[in-house]
Amino acid sequence: MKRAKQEKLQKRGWAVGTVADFLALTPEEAAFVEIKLALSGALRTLRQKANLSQAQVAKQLRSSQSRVAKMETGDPSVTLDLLVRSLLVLGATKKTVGRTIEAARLPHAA
Amino acid sequence: MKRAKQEKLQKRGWAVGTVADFLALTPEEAAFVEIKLALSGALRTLRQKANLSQAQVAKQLRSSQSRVAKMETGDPSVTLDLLVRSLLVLGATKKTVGRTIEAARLPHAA
DNA sequence: TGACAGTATGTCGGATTCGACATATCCTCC
DNA sequence: GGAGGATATGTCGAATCCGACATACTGTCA
Repeated sequence: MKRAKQEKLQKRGWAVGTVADFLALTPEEAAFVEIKLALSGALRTLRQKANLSQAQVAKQLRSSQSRVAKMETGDPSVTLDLLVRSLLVLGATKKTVGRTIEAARLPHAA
Repeated sequence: MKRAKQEKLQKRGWAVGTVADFLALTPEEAAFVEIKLALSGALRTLRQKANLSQAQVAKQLRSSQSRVAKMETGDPSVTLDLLVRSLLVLGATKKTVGRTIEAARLPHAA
């Protein structure tokens, strides 16, 4: 979570902890969310490294800007399938996808 | 692919190569299939190590024997989401899931 | 051989996710 | 302070996937 957004949520009265904390997830659910978020982040990083807009990668993926935004923000409506397929199309390898998942950690509270 | 099944397919007139060969997949699609199959295999291995039947793990997963069978055989109707969630519930870690994906290789022809 | 446990395959209704579009929000730059 | 590009959010109909059930296949043991 970006600091700016954190502050905004705090102002609105949200306690800010980990996603797992907030939603009372089981360990497996938490791990799954961590994986999704790690892949979301990887997707954004990959796109930004290539200096592309969401609209541009949407074209490569034969999808839409809004879905790319949802992928990058970890919207619940996006699946692991979509994330992994997208990463592969954008040039990621099985190896980097695997390593991203291995290293997945939930963003921790400040 | 098990040898017995391979022979059966050959008798019926199928050429036996890699899945990617057979289906004329793009490299990304091939990588995606490799990942799925690697996870399928991991799921089966995990179950067998625990000496459980598909029906028993289905219960743990709150799913059905038929879906577990489809997961393990890489049926097109099963998603990466389901595979990963299932592995996590059965005790796999992010680390092992990641490593499984890193190491994913398509089974090669004899 | 036949019974039985385990696994695979086909199908279905309901649930979820897809791409798409509209619209809102955010950021720079003038 | 508003124009314009980029990103985020809400919603929809169509496509896909899920659990479940039925049924077929496979192997093992008596």
